[in-house]
Amino acid sequence: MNIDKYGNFSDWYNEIIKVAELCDLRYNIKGFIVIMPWAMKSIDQIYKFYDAEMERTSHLPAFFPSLIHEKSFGAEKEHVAGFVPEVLWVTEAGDKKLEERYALKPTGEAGIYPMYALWVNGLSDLPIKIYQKGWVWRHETKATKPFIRGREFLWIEAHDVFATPSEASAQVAEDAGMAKTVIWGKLGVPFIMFRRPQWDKFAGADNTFAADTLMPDGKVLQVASTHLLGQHFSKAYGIKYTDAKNEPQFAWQTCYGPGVNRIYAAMVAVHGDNRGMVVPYDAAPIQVAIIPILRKGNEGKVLAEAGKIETALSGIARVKLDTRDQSPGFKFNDWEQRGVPLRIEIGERDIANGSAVLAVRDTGKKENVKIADLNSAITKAGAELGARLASSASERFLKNLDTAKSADEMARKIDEGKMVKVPFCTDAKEGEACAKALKEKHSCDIRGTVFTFFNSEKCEFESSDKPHGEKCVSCGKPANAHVYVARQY
RNA sequence: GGGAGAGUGAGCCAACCUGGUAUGCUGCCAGCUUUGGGAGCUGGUUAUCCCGGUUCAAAUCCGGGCUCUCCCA
Repeated sequence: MNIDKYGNFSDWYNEIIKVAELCDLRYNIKGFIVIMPWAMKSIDQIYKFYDAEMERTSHLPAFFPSLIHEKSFGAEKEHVAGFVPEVLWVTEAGDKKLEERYALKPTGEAGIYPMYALWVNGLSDLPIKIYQKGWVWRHETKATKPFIRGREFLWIEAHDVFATPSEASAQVAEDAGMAKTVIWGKLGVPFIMFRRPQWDKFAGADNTFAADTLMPDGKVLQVASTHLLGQHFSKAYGIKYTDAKNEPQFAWQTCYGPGVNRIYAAMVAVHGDNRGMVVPYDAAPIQVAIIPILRKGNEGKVLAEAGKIETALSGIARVKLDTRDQSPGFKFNDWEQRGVPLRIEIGERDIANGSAVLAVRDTGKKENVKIADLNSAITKAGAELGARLASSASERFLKNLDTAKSADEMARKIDEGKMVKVPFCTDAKEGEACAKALKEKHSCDIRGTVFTFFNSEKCEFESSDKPHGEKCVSCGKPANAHVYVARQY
């Protein structure tokens, strides 16, 4: 392929899905995609990274059913109002209508919290930190886009229950930390986690914090979110514990949802180039492709040597010896489109020198490496590639952050594909009118105040970056918040 | 959800306007041949999105549906 990612992201994205075989769109149900092995392998890898983080933060895995009782679904009023328009219902079994209908879960709360109500009795039952890997259904009314917005998508959801609000707040920071380790640390995808404005919260939450990354077309993509649920759900579902004074208390809750499909989409979009995907070394299904250069009569010798290299490397990397009956040029191109980070070429010439050719996907450079040195060269090249991808992604991301003092200046910079920080009257409910006005005029969205950066330890529930004597870019009244504004997916 | 465009073998496309035998390339299979950047030759292989209407006759015209893409929300 040869499409300019920055000039025409949609074409680039559609094409890469085809040439790298990420998903098949021919399933013919809107918003439902078939995820193909090359994508699924990396998605599995993302799950593994998150499993490790969940383990590190004392979360335990569980499985909750896909169907939710209608009664249970309606318990928390704001929650149900927020999700009901997108819920798919199961109403029949075979040719019989069911006595009651069940929701295909659009998110887990309403299925999980009735169980939590049974599980939580006293302080000794807390905290609960449980997560589930799986998928949910949301009958989106917005246009669907592969991996970016589907009516069924893969994710992880962690649902935590605490005795105190401060523990819940600490959990939000811990959730942000997991995002930093996986999305930035392992995949090299930079993001800002915002505290969303009050009118743009998760249905039923006190506050929502969400990680936005920047796609090549300048639109932001939310890849993970975590919510301070306060006591709304514990009251609705009766999640109570008996405190030290023998008084019943409602618990404090959080929920965390990294969107695995979207994280994958961001990884593909952020690192790919005009020739195809570039998969970060840690996430690559195949990290090293070995291409034997065969000539009539030497097949046995070359394949034997290539096999030895495969065996030697298999302890330190995911390796694939490509024995397909295709020309070397075809294989080079094929693996490059799929974004395999490293490639070894080995032919008779190399064997005579006791070396092999090591090619690096992102730089395109080839070098001769002694066969005895391959293991260390691979490890080093893989790490360097990961670091290069991360640092160039970070540089691009930061370069696309800007500030503006007026709506016009803001709109101009958003048109350049930037996220723009502006003074804004307030991110409380009353600010919604200003947000709507900006959206109508410039089709942009308020992302919120900065909670934390991908590369920073600091988390701020109340941003210290306050305007001093600045005016809201929308209404002109004194500004109380600095918010980032961008176009969103 | 609104607007626009599109749907023909596995993929891309021609024929559609002006109704009548569906074109080519790629892929795939077999054989030969070749392999250091998308090889070549020969043979084989599969198609008009769905439902209805008009007509002697529909890929083509009309109506409805479904799906995909783009723009907007």
